[in-house]
Amino acid sequence: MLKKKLCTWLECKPLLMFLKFKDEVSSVLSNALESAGFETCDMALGESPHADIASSVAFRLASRYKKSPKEICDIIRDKIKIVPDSYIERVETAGPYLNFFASRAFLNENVLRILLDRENFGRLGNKGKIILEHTSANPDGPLHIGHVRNSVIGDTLARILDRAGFDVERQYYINDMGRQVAVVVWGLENFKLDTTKKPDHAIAEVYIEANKTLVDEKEHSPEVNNFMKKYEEGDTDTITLFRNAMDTAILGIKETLIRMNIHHDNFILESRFVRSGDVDKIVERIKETGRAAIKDGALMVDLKDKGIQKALVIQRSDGTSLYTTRDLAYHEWKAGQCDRMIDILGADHKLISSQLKAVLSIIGIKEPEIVIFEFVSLPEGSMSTRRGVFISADEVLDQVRQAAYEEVAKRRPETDEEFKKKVSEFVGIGAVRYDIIRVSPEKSTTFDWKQALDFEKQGAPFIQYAHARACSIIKNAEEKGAVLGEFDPNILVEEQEVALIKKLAAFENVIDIAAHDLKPALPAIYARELADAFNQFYRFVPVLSAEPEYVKARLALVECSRIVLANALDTLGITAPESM
RNA sequence: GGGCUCGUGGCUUAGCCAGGAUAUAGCGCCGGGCUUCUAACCCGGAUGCCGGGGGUUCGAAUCCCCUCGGGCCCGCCA
Repeated sequence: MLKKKLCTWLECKPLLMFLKFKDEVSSVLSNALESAGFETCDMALGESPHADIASSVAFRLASRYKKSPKEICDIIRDKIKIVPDSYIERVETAGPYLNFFASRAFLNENVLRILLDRENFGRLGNKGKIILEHTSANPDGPLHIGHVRNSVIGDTLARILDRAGFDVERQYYINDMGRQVAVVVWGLENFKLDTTKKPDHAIAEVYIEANKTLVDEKEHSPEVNNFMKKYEEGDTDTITLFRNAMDTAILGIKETLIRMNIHHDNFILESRFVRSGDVDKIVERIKETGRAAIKDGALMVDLKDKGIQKALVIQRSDGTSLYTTRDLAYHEWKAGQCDRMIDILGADHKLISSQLKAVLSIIGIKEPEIVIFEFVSLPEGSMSTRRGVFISADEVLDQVRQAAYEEVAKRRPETDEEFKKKVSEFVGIGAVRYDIIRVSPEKSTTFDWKQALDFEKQGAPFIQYAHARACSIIKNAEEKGAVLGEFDPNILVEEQEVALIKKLAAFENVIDIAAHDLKPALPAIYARELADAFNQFYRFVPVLSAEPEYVKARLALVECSRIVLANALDTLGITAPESM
């Protein structure tokens, strides 16, 4: 059996090879510095187009030891000792730079490791429970494209952290005590819900209509306030009305999320923290610190010593709680059941989230890590559910699917309707997710239909296509009777093969950095580069028409590519198709 | 007015936190490649005072200061 053989082969081999390669370079270099009599400082390791790992450490020592960087570099190189079986093949100097290259052993073991670990390749050994909160859109209408940015960033980060080894719980926090839900409830009492529409869209209609009416007819405002008051007091009939409204909206929201391969493990109502008394308790705790003071009737916390000029109001003058107070209680609750908390929030929450963190630190509660993303606006300005000015996620998904359908129909006219529909759905979802995640969260963006529906760019379909190609080769191989079996990885020496293996090997490092820095765009960029490397291999290195021993080895490399492409796509929440 | 953030070829964008080798990639543009494992592909080319100005440094897209432009926020909304 191939698998058994691989197991024996890889016994005692490190699980994380790229990380080991990096460590090896680091220690080899560190030893060389020491024996050369240089003080070991920052190794200055980095990526480079000239090497697999490069070091510019010579610059840092130059002035201190009164030698040119180049001289220092040569001295270091002469002191470098590479042991047999090392993942380092050799080290070269290029002027003041030290360039390290990966060894054949590194390449071979990666190929074998991928074949052995399969979907678990790139899974890291981190431990600990993380509660990641994302989306948390108010239940007053469908998700719009701004919410989707939150959802996609949150879900991708959750997938990255999961692959990095953490136990990740995804939570959706429902703000059920704010005015918007009360407006929806009031609207449902006064207007008819269109039950033929998707429930979240129907709720939005009622919400928009209610808001319009409440502006025009101010006399209804107390009715909304009354709903809020009775809900906060725990009136059972009112609770039923609120639950009904929220369930309807959330039902539709969940449907959209599921369509995008996004799920939550837990939906948490903010009202539970008021009813449980946790909100009152946390207010008392803050009062005990002596930092809270009544000003204009409201209870405020001074945060100047935390670098925040704006004091935070934690209780209204009428004694009721605010969103922030309830959020404090929510975080206290979360902190008690995990090692880390991560919140994905829009840029409008920058100040409030730093205030939240400051208050939590004052009362000795673990602080959340906050990932802020900038706004998605429309060419005509910012979106607003209340005013009905937004582009819904469903609308975008439908349009993109339609555009994808036209592409499939054009490219694969011989396929049946079911195939075209299936492909256009996963291509559409993938395109939307990829387009969002490839851009760093801190960039503000303007939604553009033309750009959203453009399939010519090198995005998700490009990566999915590379995966489908790999599957196709494997399928054709099976039909020809060529199966995966024993092979000699040493013969994979073509330029494109070596480049592809190195790219495959980098996956675990990408996950490691993305998880550490909370950068969801990294796997997206990596997946595109991997697809690129695979396509070049595909173009220049024949697999099935090669000599028999090459067929075996290259087929194994195709399988490796398929596995890692699938893992990368899975990390992005994008379908890895066998055919498209 | 104050705070945060972004500004990189026509457009979108990586690199910035931890300063170093010709500044990343895509779209678009120009040119080439389907009798060959799916051409949603591959190869080549043109296009950049890294918003502007100063400073630190042997070296700045990256660090510091100033300035201009976009976005977001600024005590009882969420």
